[in-house]
Amino acid sequence: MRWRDLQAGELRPEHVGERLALAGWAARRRDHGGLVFIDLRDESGLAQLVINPERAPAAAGVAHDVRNEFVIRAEGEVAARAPEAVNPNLPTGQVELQVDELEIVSRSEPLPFQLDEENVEEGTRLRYRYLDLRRDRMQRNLRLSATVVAAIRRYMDEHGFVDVWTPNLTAATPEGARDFLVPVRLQPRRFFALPQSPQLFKQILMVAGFGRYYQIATCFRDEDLRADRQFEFRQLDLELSFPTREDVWETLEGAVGASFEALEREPPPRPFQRLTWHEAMARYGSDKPDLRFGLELHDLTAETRDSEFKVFAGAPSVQYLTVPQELSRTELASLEELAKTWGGKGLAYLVFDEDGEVRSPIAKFLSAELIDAVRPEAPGATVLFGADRPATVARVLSAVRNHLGRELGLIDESRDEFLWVTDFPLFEWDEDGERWTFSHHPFTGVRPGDEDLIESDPGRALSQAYDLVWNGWELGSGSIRIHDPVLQQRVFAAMGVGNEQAEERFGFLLEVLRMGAPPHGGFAMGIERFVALLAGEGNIRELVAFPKTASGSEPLTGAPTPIAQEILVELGIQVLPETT
RNA sequence: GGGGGCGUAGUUCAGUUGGUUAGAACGCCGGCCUGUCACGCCGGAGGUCGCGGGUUCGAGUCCCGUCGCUCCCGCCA
Repeated sequence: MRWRDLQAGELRPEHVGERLALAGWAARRRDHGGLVFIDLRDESGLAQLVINPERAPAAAGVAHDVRNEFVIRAEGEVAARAPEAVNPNLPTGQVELQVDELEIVSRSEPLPFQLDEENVEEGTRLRYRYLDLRRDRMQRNLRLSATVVAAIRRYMDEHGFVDVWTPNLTAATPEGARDFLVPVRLQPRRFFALPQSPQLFKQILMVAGFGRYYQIATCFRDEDLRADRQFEFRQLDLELSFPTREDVWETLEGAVGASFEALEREPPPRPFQRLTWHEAMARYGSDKPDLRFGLELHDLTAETRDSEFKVFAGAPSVQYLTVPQELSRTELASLEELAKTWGGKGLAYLVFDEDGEVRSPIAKFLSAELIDAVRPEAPGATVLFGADRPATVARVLSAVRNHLGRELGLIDESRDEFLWVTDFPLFEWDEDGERWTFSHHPFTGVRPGDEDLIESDPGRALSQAYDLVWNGWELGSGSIRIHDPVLQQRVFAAMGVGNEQAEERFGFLLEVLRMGAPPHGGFAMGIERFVALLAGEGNIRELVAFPKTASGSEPLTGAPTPIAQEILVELGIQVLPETT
């Protein structure tokens, strides 16, 4: 016996007169006492079964027992519906199956939530994820995800990239994110780490002569979860030998374009826009600006240096942005709260009303020249100021900008803005450790000409790192790497890692670089973030079949769980008691 | 580690300044119904108001604590 001859969603007028079997879930039963209608759902869609007691008395008996989400199998004859019975909302709505035999294959308890209820709490959805996954939204999302990954693979394969598997059990790295650790019985008291990325392996593959590598690599980071962050996630990880930055960018733009085409969407125009990190920070206060709206920042540091307003005069950086409407006192207060959560001390403002009059608690401290300098072209506007250290001003005003972009409806949702942010600083100052640390990772190439700054002025040295940003979401980052072991050691040294320490931690990498390392560079793009944006979802959990909750557990299986004592003993592990 | 939001029936929600027996819709159970497609009609069951403590004559409502979910900051080379 065949379970089914056709998928339910494929039923069409051309099948009229055929005898065939369908199998799937009973999405809904409409029992008229005599006639019973059942919407049968499978992965392809819905088809209507009609069970007529005069035609099939036994089947009618079964039909009365069918409940929602029972798995059923029906055999019968495909019939055209009468014109008045056609359902135009259903692809299969012109036909139906006149059932002769009906079988309950598998029963279902009443579901803990209704599959057609839109706003089910996420905790409930995750606890019963297998039911949640039956719903249109998740079916769509996971299928979209598969389509995109297939398109990316096809694109990479066609462009000569070799898919190489790299280990998931690897060495712990003290830098960067916290590692997930894995004990191993054959090496008691020692731990593998799950990779945060295949970074070192792909660089080694370049030295090994695989000039074009890629992998859809799973990466693991033991850091707090967010709407766009899970413990484990996938990256399109790629690396090229002898590349220019443009070669890397072209590859990514091609893979992104292929993804759009696979979804039958207009691909974004190429090449993508480019902004240097300095430009992005100056104009948007962010290294991942959403370019779908303006509200650009302007620098006022020079003009306020001698201001009587101490907050401005004493600040290393003063910037402002102009909102094209008068904001209310309430709105300004909530913006000030927002500024504080991002580390600002406050948010100074000038409201220019329709008559060009200025309303502001700080206006009396500002010179007429200064007010005129920021006076908007059109009246009825608000000027918001940040005055602090440059990084703080940028962070605060960027958050304010993004907030206002959303709240005031300035974002043109029909646009897609892809952007390369380039020329990141090589180092950033680590306040806690009071030392220079890498801003991307320690293998990032130095911008040609900036090598001597590594020692003389590390903060000014630029790198060959670049990020890909889509509508304000960071999709991923990459760089041209260091292939010269001497330069690599100089970079380590600038971060306070001496030669001996470098040998200890990254000795194998330095050794690899000493044995004929080609220039190389690459990229890693977050798959879940990319497909979430493609699916119009604001949370990557909607694109992950079995995600972890924000507190780091998995409600369906209950993981993570405690481990039995004898297993721990075998691994040489002792678990500390809970501290209270 | 810190800040915000949420937690009432299986689900989604309502519940007034603290007041009598905590409601609705959907779902579920029973009955009726031969052209429905969110079928319809009639009836019914279903609640530790997350948990603990406090204030009060009286707490779903106010206060404190705690747990869970969530958003954000920190963190995420």
